[in-house]
Amino acid sequence: MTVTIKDVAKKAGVSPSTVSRVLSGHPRISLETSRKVKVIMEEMGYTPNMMAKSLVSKTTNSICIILPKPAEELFSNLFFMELIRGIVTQSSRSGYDVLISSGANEKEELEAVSRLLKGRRVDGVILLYSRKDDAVIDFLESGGYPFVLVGRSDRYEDILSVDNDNVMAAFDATNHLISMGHERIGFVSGPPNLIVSRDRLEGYRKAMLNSGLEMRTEWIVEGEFLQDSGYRAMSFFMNLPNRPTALVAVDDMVSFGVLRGLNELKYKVPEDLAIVSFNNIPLSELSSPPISSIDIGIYHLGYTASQVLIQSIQKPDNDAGYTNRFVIPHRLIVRESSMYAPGKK
Amino acid sequence: MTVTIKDVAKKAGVSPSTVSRVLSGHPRISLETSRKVKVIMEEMGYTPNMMAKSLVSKTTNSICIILPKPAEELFSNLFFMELIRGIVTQSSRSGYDVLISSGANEKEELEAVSRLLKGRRVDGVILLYSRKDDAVIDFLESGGYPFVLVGRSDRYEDILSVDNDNVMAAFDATNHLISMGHERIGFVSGPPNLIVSRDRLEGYRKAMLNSGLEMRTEWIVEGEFLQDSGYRAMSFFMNLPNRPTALVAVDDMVSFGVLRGLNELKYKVPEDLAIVSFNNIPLSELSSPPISSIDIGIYHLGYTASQVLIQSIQKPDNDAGYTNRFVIPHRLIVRESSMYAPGKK
DNA sequence: CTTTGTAAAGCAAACGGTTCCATGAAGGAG
DNA sequence: CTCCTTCATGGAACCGTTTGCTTTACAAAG
Repeated sequence: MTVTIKDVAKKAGVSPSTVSRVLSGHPRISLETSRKVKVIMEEMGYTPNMMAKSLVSKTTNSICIILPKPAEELFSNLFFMELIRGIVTQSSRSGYDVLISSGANEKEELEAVSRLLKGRRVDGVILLYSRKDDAVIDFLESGGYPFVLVGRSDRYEDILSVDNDNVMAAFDATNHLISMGHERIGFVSGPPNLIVSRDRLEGYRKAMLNSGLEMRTEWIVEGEFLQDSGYRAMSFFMNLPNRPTALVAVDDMVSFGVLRGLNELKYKVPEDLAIVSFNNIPLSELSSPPISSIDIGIYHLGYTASQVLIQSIQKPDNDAGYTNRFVIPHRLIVRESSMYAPGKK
Repeated sequence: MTVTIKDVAKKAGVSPSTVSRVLSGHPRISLETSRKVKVIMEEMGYTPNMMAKSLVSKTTNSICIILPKPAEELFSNLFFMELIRGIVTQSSRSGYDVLISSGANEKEELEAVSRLLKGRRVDGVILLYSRKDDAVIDFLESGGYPFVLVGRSDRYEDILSVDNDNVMAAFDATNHLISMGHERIGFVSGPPNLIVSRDRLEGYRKAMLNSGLEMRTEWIVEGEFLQDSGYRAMSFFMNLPNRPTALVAVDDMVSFGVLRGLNELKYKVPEDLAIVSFNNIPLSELSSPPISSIDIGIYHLGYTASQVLIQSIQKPDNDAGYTNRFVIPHRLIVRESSMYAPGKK
């Protein structure tokens, strides 16, 4: 019932090899034959069997996205979907299909990756997280499988990765506040085991240092990428004797928490506290007031990751590529939450 | 380099067929041989080649999600990601891999679907939209390919689909407001070509009728699933001589727009206008005030879609299944935005 | 007129499995 | 002791492509 290359060959009165060569644009096929075969393929509605093709070519023209386990947070969802959109768009432009996989735990994840790669179902994978230490990465490296990490890992220096310059981003965010005239600036960080938290904190430090501003330890609090963290940080800061006049938050969700808290206490933003945060999720411009945020180009991150991966699949020799770390530019979007110059005390 | 079934066979001193049988748990293999072979497979790190397997079995153990073209809206992202999570989770439990595909336009989409299905790369697809009329659905039906629609189509009666009872959901939402004592209730709908808009509007109508309440045409406005629509609807409603005291909005994003507008005009929610909307996105509980919303079980929708599809792949004969339309239950989450009983006039 | 070169196409062997059919050994029945 | 089953396994064909090696036909060269 399914029409194969042989059926086409028979009807065209040529051999299967010839049909195959027509398909792949082999040079030594006469124009006449080529045309004839193409017409017949069209007529018969021939579609190549990808499995057979893959079997002999040892190539699948598909890649796999590995999602971290529990992507249940709001931000995670927004972030991942945006990333996936970038990956899918670019992949399909390059003629690759995208699989998406996720495991309940690290062991399952490893099993899945191993099955997919060793079982030749995909040609490479995109990892969407940056744990410090990772069995999956170890497996991929030792097996010589093509993969790229979205995010960065300081343990593995030489692997392909796509990321933002988070230090610089935080530097820019902080400097923006400084340039508005703020001198007492707080920082709400994320989980300390996440590299992104660390990097952004460092950028903040650099900017403060760079401007010769005082840095108090109580102006830096740790939290998560969640509203609650912002809410708590806010109450902590506002009760400080010499409280900050501005805040850099590691994620927009944190800002929302801060905003909510300030609102309840009848404080005004940005007059009582100016805010800048990261990731520029679509909601950032919809809150009241809209939040200044660093846009990190999530879609672009995914797009590039796919590009880099597919390139590395297609010519693995090019290890000598200029660099292994691709940096996606960020940009500061200034909105109302930071548009206020405090009177110098 | 890759270890195949033949390598295992040789090392175990048996034939490839025997190894294959061990793998598939064939009954007529002695326990002794089975154990021996399994040990050797483990030793050699054997992983079956999925392509070879698929080639002969004509089955891929993977399905494909077809995303509609422009999933760029905030809500869409949250919605789709949640759906995808449900699908991926259930699929992986059933041992299926998930591909994700999307086309720039309907033609591309059809090409992709055709290539994937006819090319035997996937066993079935999940469609994430419900256009009224669709070349893709036509293709799938005429080709006899397994597929399920998330959403519903009134043109195709007999196809597998997973959806909410949106009429009932809107009925419930409206009744909730009515039971709080509201009598003048407005409705902000979505694009009229979307079935979900129509269904929800109908549910609203039913509830109003059912309670013998007046329905004015100017209390029903059309918009999109976006903040702006809510904003506009709000200004329209609030300028009406005999304005509604409550509102049912077709989507939470619309509510956010309404909220923003009311906030700017110093109206109070729910005192000046009570609101209920649909989808219960994570933000609904985070706005001020938190929005009452109908939770439609998005994750569950995806989970079920995958289940239904895989079932239909595995026993296509069971067309006589009890029903083709699976309804995911919804539930009303009452929050502050509707917790106010207006004084009857 | 034979030799050599070249373009176009065919043959057959993979790729890594699965599965139908055949085979041999062992055990039970007659 | 022979015949028939039953059980465990081996052999070989096949799934739909690709591709290296031949073959064929013809033209140009010697």
